[in-house]
Amino acid sequence: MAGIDRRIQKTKRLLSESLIALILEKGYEAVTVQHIIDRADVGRSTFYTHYENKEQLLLAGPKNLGIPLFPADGDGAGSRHRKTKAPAFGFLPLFRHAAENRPLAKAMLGKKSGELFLGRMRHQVAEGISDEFKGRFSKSKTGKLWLAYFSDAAAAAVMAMLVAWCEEDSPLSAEEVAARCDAAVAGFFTGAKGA
Amino acid sequence: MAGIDRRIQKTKRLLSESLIALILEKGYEAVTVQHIIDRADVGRSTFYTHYENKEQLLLAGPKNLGIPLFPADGDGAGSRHRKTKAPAFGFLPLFRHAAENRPLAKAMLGKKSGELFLGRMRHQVAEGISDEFKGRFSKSKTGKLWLAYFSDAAAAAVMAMLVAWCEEDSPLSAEEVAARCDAAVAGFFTGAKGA
DNA sequence: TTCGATATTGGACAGAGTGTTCGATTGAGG
DNA sequence: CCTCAATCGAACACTCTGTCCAATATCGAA
Repeated sequence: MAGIDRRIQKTKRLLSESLIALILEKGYEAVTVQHIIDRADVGRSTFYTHYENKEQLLLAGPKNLGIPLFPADGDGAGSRHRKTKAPAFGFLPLFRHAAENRPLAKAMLGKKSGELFLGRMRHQVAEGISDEFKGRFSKSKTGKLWLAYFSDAAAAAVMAMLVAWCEEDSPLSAEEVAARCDAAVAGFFTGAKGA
Repeated sequence: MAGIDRRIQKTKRLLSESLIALILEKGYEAVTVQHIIDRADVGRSTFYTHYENKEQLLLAGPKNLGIPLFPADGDGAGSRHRKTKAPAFGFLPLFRHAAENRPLAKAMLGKKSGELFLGRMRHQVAEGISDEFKGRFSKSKTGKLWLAYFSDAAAAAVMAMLVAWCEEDSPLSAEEVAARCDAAVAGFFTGAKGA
């Protein structure tokens, strides 16, 4: 049952592996469907029975490889669903998770990656941040607007941090970077106080 | 003298205008050289005598239209060359400048824009921020690394703010947003203190 | 105004990629 | 072992790219 046809699994895995390899080589934008199927040695029609384009394949990538987008919701929560409002903030799981999946993370988040995945992820991070800080903003129209602006901006900052850190094997540990990141985001909202 | 051949000026202006119109219509990624020359009613070969591709045209855009990337360096400086280290920070000229050139700003910075221009601009903003805060970081290897991380992240936050604000006609004034932006970036670095 | 320089035209070109179709083949799973 | 779905692979029309060239127009300077 739980078993989808092994042929499908194999095809999808091959395609995703090829894609991340190609991203690392030539950058996401430069990769074509042609390149992907050539490297995966998969028929053109086969590709199109599973995906409409390379964007969809990219987004399906982590799932195909059995790697979740965010760390498991149980072990500390990736920047969301935290009940404590301690100054410590909780990006550590995110950085740890990236560190544990270097190759994938580098392809999806590194300088050779595309905006599509980055944008999606950023949006999710922004949601988490918004949840965390919504208490500091009024429920008025402009209050919500400010919250959206700041969540977006803070998420962009975190993603920039993550991208820079993923890129080369940074001498800084996940713990260090995540801690600074937490503090900086807290400061970001503190500076914005009074909305 | 100062006059470059008027034919060239006209062609370049037509091309840039067509490009920004098309970006607004279908988004930067979806625009092709074909679309641009069709709308500008310019020969294919003419396009390629001036630009290698649409990316180059995009980057040349502001110059072709006689609109500087940043506000004039004299009247307050767009987030760079500030001597004071007051908490007030100076993104106001940037936001004002964007407001004064809405159509162009919307095309280049809005949600339909591409990463190319955004990335360039962000890099310049990051440089300005780096100059402003380099005093707070040690001159060691890791000090410089942290400075780079934080400048990049802060610039990303500012750009996100700018993009969100440019997108729709925000009910918030340039003054308000810029002030919050200044404060938030200051807080961002304060939170990161001790590097 | 005239004239040489040069920008533009328009068409054609090969090359690459896209997305779709279809019959033939393969192999997974009951 | 047999059925059915997945894959192949080859072809298709289409769009876009980047380059070339001879013919035409327009500019700027004398």
